[in-house]
Amino acid sequence: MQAPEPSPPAASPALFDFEVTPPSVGAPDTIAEALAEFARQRVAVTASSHPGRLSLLLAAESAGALIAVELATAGVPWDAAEHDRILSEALGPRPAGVFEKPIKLAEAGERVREALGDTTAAIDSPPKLLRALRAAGVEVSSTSQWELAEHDHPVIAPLLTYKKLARLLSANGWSWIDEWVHDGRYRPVYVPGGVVTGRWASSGGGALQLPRLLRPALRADPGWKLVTADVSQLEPRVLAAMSGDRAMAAAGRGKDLYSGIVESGSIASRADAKLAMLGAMYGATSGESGRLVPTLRRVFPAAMRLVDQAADTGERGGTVTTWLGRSSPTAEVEWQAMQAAASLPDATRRDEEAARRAARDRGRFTRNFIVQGTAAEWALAWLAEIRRRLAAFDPVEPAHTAYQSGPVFAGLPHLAFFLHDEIIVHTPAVHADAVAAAVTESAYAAARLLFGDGAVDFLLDLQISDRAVKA
DNA sequence: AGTATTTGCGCC
DNA sequence: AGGGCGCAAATACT
Repeated sequence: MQAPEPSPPAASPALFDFEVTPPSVGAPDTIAEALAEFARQRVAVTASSHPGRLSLLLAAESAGALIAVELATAGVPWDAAEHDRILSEALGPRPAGVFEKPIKLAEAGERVREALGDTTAAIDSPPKLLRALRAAGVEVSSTSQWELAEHDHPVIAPLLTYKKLARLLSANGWSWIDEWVHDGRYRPVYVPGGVVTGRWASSGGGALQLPRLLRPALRADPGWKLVTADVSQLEPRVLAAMSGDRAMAAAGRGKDLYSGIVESGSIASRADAKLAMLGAMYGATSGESGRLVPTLRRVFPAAMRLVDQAADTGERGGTVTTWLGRSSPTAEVEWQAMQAAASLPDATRRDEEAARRAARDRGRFTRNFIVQGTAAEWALAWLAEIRRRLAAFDPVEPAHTAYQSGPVFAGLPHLAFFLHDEIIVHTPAVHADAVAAAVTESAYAAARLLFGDGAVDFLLDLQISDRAVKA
């Protein structure tokens, strides 16, 4: 792989232009199909305005696909007994019958009905619950927790408790353990590149939505350790690197980027800095977040220009590309028709407003696309480099490690978990320090591979432990 | 009866 | 009126 060539910003509309045949659907099933796909990719790379970067994207995606298979092979070391303890503490012991509610959930339900003064109120059905709430004088328009939290009524506290417990039970309760955890391993189904931006998706097991509450169930085998690392403020750092924003790079140099923004004197608190940064990348226009964005526009003009241009391109129906050349989808014909209709002389105010709203929605999408997508590319490069470095470790005798699942990674450190900007390596304890160093060095390597100059620091929050911690 | 959509909430 | 998802349950539709 070669280093990326210097180039205009990634949001430039002419970038990565090339003509190719329509993409095939799904993975190739035969050698002939695989070869045809490979040939198609070669054509795309050759015709691309940035062949080096697009080659890098293909290599990164290939590594990601391989790692997803290896993650499925290894599984996540999972302590089902600890999971059961967490559930029992929150919900009460596992009920004997499938349709029986755990005691603490049932009790919360009773408190809700008491507060409503309605002994038969249905809580699990949003429309029925909404009617019961309004009958009791709680003027809400939905039953969502954030709207409920704004009201002051005896039913609110027990209802929020009920919702939290019901969610835990249905999403990650005992039936989840039965379905997804076997022989000490949790095996979710990853879909590399399954998200339009290039992020991984999942289709079973919910690996990308594991509640923090259950993190302690992720536990190393006896004689093994977990090396947990997440990138501090990955997306803002990616934005700083893409845009070449020196002030933003300086704010994150060797330290927490949000604290760095505070130290630069433009924003009062870390919480505000985070809110402003997220608002800038998501396209917030109102609320506390929206109010802070103009300050960022003044302090980090290059970074903000990049996301603002991406939004503008999207609003006008164009496509944007990530750093390595993944393009956003073209505007749907319905969207284009709506915009065209709104500019006709007989367009109504409603037409114009609907079109304007759709345009702004699309602008927020393309604004976020370049950052989220490039962050996914950085994470792939990080993963691939970690995998490459782990392959150099010597196996530890299985007799000394009590490794619990299968021969493939017996005695060897291996990736066990991946979540957008976070990885967990499961390793024989004797290798833990060296693995931690490899993970750290891999982050530097990923930054150099994508952005070359090392102008922006990518810092890790890294821990060696027996079990993952809640947050 | 089976499928599609909506609601709500978990994660980044 | 801040981006991207998956999943369970209830409801709506065919």
